[in-house]
Amino acid sequence: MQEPTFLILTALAAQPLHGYGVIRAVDELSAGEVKLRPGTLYGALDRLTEQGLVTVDREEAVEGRLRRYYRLSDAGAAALQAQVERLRRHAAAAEVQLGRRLGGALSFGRMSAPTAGEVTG
Amino acid sequence: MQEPTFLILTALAAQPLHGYGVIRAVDELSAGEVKLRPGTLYGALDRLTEQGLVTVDREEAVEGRLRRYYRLSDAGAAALQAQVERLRRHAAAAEVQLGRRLGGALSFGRMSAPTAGEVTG
DNA sequence: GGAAGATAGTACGGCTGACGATATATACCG
DNA sequence: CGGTATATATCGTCAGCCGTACTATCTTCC
Repeated sequence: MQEPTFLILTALAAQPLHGYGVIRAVDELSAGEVKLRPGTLYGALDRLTEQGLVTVDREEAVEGRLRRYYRLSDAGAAALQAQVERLRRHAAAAEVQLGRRLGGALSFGRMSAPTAGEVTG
Repeated sequence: MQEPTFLILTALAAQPLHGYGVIRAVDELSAGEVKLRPGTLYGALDRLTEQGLVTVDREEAVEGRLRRYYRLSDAGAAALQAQVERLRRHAAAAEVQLGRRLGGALSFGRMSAPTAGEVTG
């Protein structure tokens, strides 16, 4: 699962939203880092609906215009929760590896100033 | 940055590895969840080398066969660290949203002024 | 000695998913 | 009347990943 898809599911987790609402929610959730383009959003919503992770909650006619609300399904919530744990594991693993970087360079001298005096073997 | 790319950088963080070594390291780091295929690996290594996140450490001729070792550059380590933080933020945001699911599902349809992140401030 | 399998790297074709651009429609402001 | 914001939808393109096939060497087993 890629970042935009993950953030769309995240946005829908709290409450059903229509397309443009998802764009704004993702913008806020990512602190402005991720701005969804329509092509990304509706492509993802279609895909996620097909996969059963998202369902159409209701359709409102607002000022003569259709407004379609999407909702996270139970399967979608489970998938999102699983992905959260996956992300956590990967982040933890990467940090451990980065911490070993000093130790690996010690054989022929340090590459940068050691911040803490420990090197675990 | 996608999962395979992230895990390749993670594998190289601790020490330089040759291609096949990366495949095994990623397998271990992901607890067997991610098995890199050659197409994914060498494509990513070429790309990451072009981007300066990875450099060729050395080339050994082992038993008449070339073995090329790749190393994570300082820029690569910085990129990986940034990605770790990004992952953590996203995981935390998703969990908060999932926690709002119960409350949000209880029959309210206010969708006027407040945007998604604003419900509890 | 020969087959099978692990190790190690390269090449190529196909597919999914993300993205940018664009079209459409309405409301509001000047 | 035109510009901007809201809102949905479609199209074409591209990056990245995957499967597979191919080459080559070494080890293990028969």
